[in-house]
Amino acid sequence: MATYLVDGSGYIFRAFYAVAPLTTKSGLHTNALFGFTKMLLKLIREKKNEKIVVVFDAGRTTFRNDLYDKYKANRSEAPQELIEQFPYFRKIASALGLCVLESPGFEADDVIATLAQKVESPVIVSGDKDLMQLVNERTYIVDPMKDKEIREPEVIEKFGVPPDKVVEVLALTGDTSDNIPGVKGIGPKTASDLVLRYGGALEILENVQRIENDKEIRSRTKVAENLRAHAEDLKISRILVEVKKDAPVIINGKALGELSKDELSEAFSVKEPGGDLLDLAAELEFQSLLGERVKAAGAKVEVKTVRLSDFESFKSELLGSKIFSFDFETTSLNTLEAKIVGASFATKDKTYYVPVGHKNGSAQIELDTLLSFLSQLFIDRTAIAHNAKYDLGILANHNLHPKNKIVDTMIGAYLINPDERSFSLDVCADRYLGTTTGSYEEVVGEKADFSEVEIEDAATYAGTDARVAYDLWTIISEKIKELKLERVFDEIEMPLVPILSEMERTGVLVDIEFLDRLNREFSLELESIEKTVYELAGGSFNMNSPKQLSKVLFEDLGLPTKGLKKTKTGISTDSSVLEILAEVHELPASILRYRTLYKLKTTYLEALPKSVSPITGRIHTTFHQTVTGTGRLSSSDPNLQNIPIQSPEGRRIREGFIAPSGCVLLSADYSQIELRVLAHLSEDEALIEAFRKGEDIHAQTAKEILGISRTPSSEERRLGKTMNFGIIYGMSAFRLGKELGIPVGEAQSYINSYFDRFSGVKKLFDSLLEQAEKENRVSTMFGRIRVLSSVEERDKGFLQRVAMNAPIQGSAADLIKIAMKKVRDRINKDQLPARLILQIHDELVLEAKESEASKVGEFVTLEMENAAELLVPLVASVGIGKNWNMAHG
DNA sequence: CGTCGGTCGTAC
DNA sequence: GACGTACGACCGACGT
Repeated sequence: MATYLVDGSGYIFRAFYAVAPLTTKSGLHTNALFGFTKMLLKLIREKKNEKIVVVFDAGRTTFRNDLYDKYKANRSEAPQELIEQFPYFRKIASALGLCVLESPGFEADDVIATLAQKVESPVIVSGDKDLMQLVNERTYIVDPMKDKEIREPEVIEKFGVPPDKVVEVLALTGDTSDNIPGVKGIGPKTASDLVLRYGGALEILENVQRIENDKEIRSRTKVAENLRAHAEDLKISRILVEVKKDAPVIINGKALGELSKDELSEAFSVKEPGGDLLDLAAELEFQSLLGERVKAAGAKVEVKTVRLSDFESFKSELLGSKIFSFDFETTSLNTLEAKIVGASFATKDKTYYVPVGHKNGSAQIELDTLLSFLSQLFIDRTAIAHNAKYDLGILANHNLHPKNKIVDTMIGAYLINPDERSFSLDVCADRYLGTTTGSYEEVVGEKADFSEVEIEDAATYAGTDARVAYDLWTIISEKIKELKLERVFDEIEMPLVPILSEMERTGVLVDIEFLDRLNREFSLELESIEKTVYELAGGSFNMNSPKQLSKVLFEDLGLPTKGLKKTKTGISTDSSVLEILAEVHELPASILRYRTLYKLKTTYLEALPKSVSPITGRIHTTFHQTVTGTGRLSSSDPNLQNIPIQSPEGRRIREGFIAPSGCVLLSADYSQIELRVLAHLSEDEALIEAFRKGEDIHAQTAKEILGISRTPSSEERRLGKTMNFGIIYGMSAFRLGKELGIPVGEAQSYINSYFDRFSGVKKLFDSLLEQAEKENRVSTMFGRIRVLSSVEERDKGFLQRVAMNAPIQGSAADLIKIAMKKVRDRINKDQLPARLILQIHDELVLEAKESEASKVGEFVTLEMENAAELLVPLVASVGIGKNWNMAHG
């Protein structure tokens, strides 16, 4: 039975700097408390049957200050944001049911050292290197934040000496953060060499003469001189760095020495959390973090492994439940290749695992038996899944296409706060339940895939996942209601899941030979540019390295650097800079051309053929529904949402995306969807009128801000277009000026006149900023939210731009998602020979039978335009062609 | 040899 | 610094 001695004071500071600022509604900072609490919860979860003590420093001054008045004298006062959190750390630790100790006049380290002498198997929980002096055969250190164990070998690696000599090294090197002087000029390397050859600090001082002549010691004369000069410093340092192993510790009113073994064991055991925990949780607004600690007690999931003899009772339990969760274990993350190994299910109070494809296991259920049961089960019930798109793909492999209600906890968690970094099941379990799932790595380990896992191990692992998904739904469904996310969850996101599953499954056809030809063509030109560039530069260098390029441009060629854009590491070499330099030298112009072709070659021409599935001969991207802060989809492996279109060379890549014979590609895109959303949200009269009349919106904007009634020139229209983009993204006058090549003052006056002429837009932005301030969130037309405190801590301006942009971009994302559902429903209802294959934010790409293409095009346009009723018309236009380039416009 | 931040470029 | 949302290629520093 191990006793965990937690260095509470150490974690206070680490948590403060590791966790982003966080406050309660009343303004109390809680970030360090949050990190500290999470750390303790994790420890309790993993070690609740062991002993745990949390140790704190007691006050600012200790016996060390009496010995040496400069001890820690250079420490600056803790920031106010942290000081106000101090009173809560002890409270939290005891409310969680842990023993809390401190000793006046001594540091936490001393108390830990003292306890380590008393308890049976001490484990020190700390990130502090000073405590490494305590490591021995029975004592080691763990760092729960890094999940690292420190025993003798790790100490030797760190200090170059065994644990019992660590104090000597610390004394020699000193510690600037604690203001321990050490010996000037002696660093860790010299210190460990000296200690290994001469022993402790005192022996070293006695042997200065020998050290001076010791050829094995580097800079030996200097070292000896320093040792003589700082002998007193070394002696005092030696005392300061050594932890006290006899600090007075009082536990439950008794001195440590007076407690019996049983009393000690009882004092350090983890207690059930008290009622004060809930009060603290409420005060600190840690409900979701702490409230579950009570429930989580003794949470090992009981999983029933279903065998033939149990199958009927399992069936009736599931069929008798209106709501259940499910999860498939398979042989591959690649949906198309995956084979079912087992399926887990959870109802309100039962958890099952049905093994079907384990390599070494007898008495499994036949796959067909499971499948026919599933076709019975997926009717008229609510099925909970975490990442349902994957499980739907698995079902589709067996021609099962559930029509019942499916709720996805991953998507629920995303809607609650789309800016969270992860929505994986284990992270959600931790976030909402304060529990963990099993680790896939631990279960599968070195095995080739899940089919080689033993059935009993699989049952626990898979069952826990289903259990967690079920329990998550109880919390997440509540939060969805609280935050009024029902509409976006039920009507937008959940209906999209099977659609995306199908789009991924369908994939898109590419003409590999065409892409290869293009690749060879580009490669030839790239080689010739390379030659030219090397000649111009007077030698070869890596053109793909901004660093090397910068040297060539500004050092070797000596091109002017005045007024050029800078990066953190020097002068930028991006295209805006190269374009300026191209005026005075040929080389930058060649680099621009090289960059364009190289990008196309490596990112598309070479990557896309590698993504073709050997099974289907098509490319199956993955669409992510829980990645963006605004509600847009994203696409990866490969990303098919950034296939080039602007440059002529780029458009040739789109020619490689084709339809099979008898089919065509059909591309339908929204016209100005974000500006139309802006018109709708702002109710701006001028904007609404422009769209109702079907005006050229960029030209119209130009006319308004320039105060002209004639048709604007193309230059003037460009101003309008830049302005419109800027409005959506919250552009500054600086950037607008740069973009248009005009002074900042002039740019600002355009912005002023924009808000003057489109005063509704101004009002909208003002009210969004006010909402951001007051409610800490903004929302879209359909109620999707973005929580602004979660937006990565940057300047206030950034936050404001997010507040203005998210509702616009997010509403547009909502609209096209609604359109996708309408299109899919229509295809289904009318049995049309067409399939959705891609979505690129304002564009849908379908593959359709050639003979029906124009009919399909008409209804796709119609469904997109009728996605929702706005104050302005939604307009979509469609193109049809044998490849994506021809289809697009 | 892998990881990760920096830079750059593609899309909407 | 200076325009929102993504993904990904390459470089180069760093740690193993």
